[in-house]
Amino acid sequence: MLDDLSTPAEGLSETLSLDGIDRPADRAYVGIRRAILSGVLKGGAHLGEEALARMTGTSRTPVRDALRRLVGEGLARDEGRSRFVAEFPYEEVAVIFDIRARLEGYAARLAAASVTQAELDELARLVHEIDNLAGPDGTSTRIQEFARLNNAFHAQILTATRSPQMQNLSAQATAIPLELIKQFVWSQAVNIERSNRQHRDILDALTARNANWAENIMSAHILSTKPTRTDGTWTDDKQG
Amino acid sequence: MLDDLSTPAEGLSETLSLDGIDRPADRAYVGIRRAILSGVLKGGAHLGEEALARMTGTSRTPVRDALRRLVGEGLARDEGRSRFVAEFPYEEVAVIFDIRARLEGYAARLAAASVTQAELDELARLVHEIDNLAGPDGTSTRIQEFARLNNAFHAQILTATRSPQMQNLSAQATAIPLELIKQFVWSQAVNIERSNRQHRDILDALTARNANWAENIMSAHILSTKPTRTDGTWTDDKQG
DNA sequence: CCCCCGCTTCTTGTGTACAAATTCGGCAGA
DNA sequence: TCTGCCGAATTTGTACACAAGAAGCGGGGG
Repeated sequence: MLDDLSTPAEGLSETLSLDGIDRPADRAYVGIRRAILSGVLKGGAHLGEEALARMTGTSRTPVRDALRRLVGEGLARDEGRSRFVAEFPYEEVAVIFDIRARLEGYAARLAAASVTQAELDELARLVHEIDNLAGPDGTSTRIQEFARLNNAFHAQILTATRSPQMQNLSAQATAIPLELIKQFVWSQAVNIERSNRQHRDILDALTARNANWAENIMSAHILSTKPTRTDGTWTDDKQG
Repeated sequence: MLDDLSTPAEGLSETLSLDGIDRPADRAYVGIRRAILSGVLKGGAHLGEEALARMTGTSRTPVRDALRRLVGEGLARDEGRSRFVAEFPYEEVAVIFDIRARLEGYAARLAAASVTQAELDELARLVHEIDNLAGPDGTSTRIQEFARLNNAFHAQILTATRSPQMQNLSAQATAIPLELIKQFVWSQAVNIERSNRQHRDILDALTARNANWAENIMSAHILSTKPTRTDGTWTDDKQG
């Protein structure tokens, strides 16, 4: 149950820092989303409206709105009359990465046709910034900084497609509880240097406006970060 | 504005037949969705909550829920504080078909690995039923019947993937105001017989559990129904 | 001892009242 | 005439009260 989380708002603010957010709608959406993405709300947990309202310091109305959006994003699921945190067994994560490879590959193809010079400059800047990432390998701050810049790089390419549908679908395919992914991908499989070498290739393909190259290198880039099944941790989550 | 639509509920029921639907939540969601898909609410139209509540014979609460879902599905868009019917210029429709080709192609690949005999039987039944479609070519009832069976065929394959994420994303990529598509695709470009020949090929590929074949034939199938830009009607809709 | 029925309780659905914000129009002054 | 400000009206956001439905529990009967 959620009773552990039905503590007063102060208790949550420490963990998820909802302090600066004024509007109840944002508090609810950001709060619940962060709770799911960070693993505070585990896969399969029941999303009771009353409890979430207490948790985010709002009333049920903004919570309801937030829950609809989260269901639409795939982070929550309808089941009967109430909602539960979506679960991501390994098979689903594998599927998501395969889909992302195709989807973002196609996005790169579109971007090759319509990317502007300013956007290319911004991509170059991001690549450069990742190059200069400070701190020793494996540090959590270094990994988080990489995650931020990596997201910005991919988001910039999505923007360059000029297609709301593409942006919509990709955003959805990318929204996964990142705590899960991080452990498996960003700490063992993914090599930041290799990843950024690929970013540079993608940038070159876009600069050359070579659509086929862009699609294929992006697809390969995503697949190179696809996690591999390792131990039982995934199946634990699978069963909830 | 929407004032033309803010007529009493009876006026709408005739057009969209919301009669059998009891629960306000369903009335609101189905009603608004149908209004968009059928073209009653045109691209770019303002989705005022009060007006929609009158239109569907409910209150603002279920309307709000419905609007959130529709935004998630890509049929409506947030813009500032209110919502508007999404617009689908030709470029977006083209992108959507290219995405569907990749997405459903991959779905067919997954299905080849996990489809059951019962599902194969059901697919065969649907193919057979399309073969026996009564009525002369070009009739709107014949086209609507084909649309229903065609949807069922594709939905069955989605089900066979056993992947909620795949089903979620595909559902979203498929939700387009079909009035637009129908005129262009199902009355001029798409040949029902050819389409069903392709369905039979897909079924054969799945039966053989040949994943590569399944992916490629499905992808080709979708692309064969991709509309081509013909006249100015698209751009009219594009500009709203 | 087990099963079934009804009740209680908890959760979500629905409607509505009120608050806040944005936009549009009008008016006055430069 | 144009501009800027102020106010009114419209629209969405928020909260709450009430209703309905479902699930779990206890008691009674077989």
